[in-house]
Amino acid sequence: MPCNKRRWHGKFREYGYRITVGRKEILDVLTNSKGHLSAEEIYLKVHEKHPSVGLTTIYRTLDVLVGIGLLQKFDFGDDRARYEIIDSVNEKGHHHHLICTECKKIIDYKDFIDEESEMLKKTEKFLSEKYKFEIKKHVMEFYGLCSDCKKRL
Amino acid sequence: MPCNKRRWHGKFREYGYRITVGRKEILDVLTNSKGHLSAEEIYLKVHEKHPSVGLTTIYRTLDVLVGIGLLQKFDFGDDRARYEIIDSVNEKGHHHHLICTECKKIIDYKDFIDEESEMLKKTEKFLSEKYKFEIKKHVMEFYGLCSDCKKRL
DNA sequence: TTATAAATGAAAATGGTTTCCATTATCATA
DNA sequence: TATGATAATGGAAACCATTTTCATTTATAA
Repeated sequence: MPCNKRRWHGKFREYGYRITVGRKEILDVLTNSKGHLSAEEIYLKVHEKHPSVGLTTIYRTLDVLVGIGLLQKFDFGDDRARYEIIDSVNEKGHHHHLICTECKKIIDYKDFIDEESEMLKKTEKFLSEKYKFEIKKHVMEFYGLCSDCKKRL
Repeated sequence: MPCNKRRWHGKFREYGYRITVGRKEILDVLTNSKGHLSAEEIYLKVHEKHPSVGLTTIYRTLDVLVGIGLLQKFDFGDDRARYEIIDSVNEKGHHHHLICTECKKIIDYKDFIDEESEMLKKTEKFLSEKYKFEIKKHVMEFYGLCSDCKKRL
């Protein structure tokens, strides 16, 4: 995805960050592996190609990426942060999550998103007016048992 | 609230837990202080009356309370768990949160809850059917800047 | 090519939470 | 009410994801 690459290249420059081998590889890993990776998982993947990149750099780069809006940080209650590339500038990539509390599996869904988005938009408008709150993001997650774990238990 | 007290007393027995001085005091603190307390905040309050109760017991008791459904555990992104009593058996006490990312203030709201609930119910039904997922709970939170922090920055 | 400031890795520190273990307290039963 | 099985406890140590420190390396503008 040379297009994506150009995007973050630009963003990096825009914010005065330098482009380094480690950062390039981290972005590569993030764009090429779908899912919700933890810092350590990212570290291990990066490590395969570039064993010199340390875990500290992973954490620092992830912070930078979150800061410039290329990455989203999640907490699914398993005691470690999880990260997900923000696909595109538009809203197409936006989705919510179903999280299995047993096996920690995470399902992305956008099926119902239109009606949800509308509801969320209304709610956000209402809340920001009532509480003079500037809403920057929302978190909407469903926790429960996935089909496998339901059977298994 | 002798009524609440009877409720958790019963729950405790039901699950085979013993009633101890520490646990009583922790429940007291939780019911008497509104808010979203962290384990340490609870510890400090408990400590005022019962200095013998240790932080370990706080953590253990909070786990128990969450386990038997008297308490809800939250993560608002400030690196410590926060706890909130589940008011009543009915849905009256259910609410969502607005969280200020600057000063960490948390606002409970239920204003828009009817339409939201309806939407959530529909979404949950849809998702549980499509993904064969048994949804146990949802998290819906809005992050942003409260009125004070908006001014201040 | 060079100067300079940013970025890095390794190791140590941090801090919320959990575990360990010897001691104490609860409560069903006698 | 006394007793004993066993649950609960406190304090210290362990845990572990993340952050900080600091001396060294690297990117990049000039």
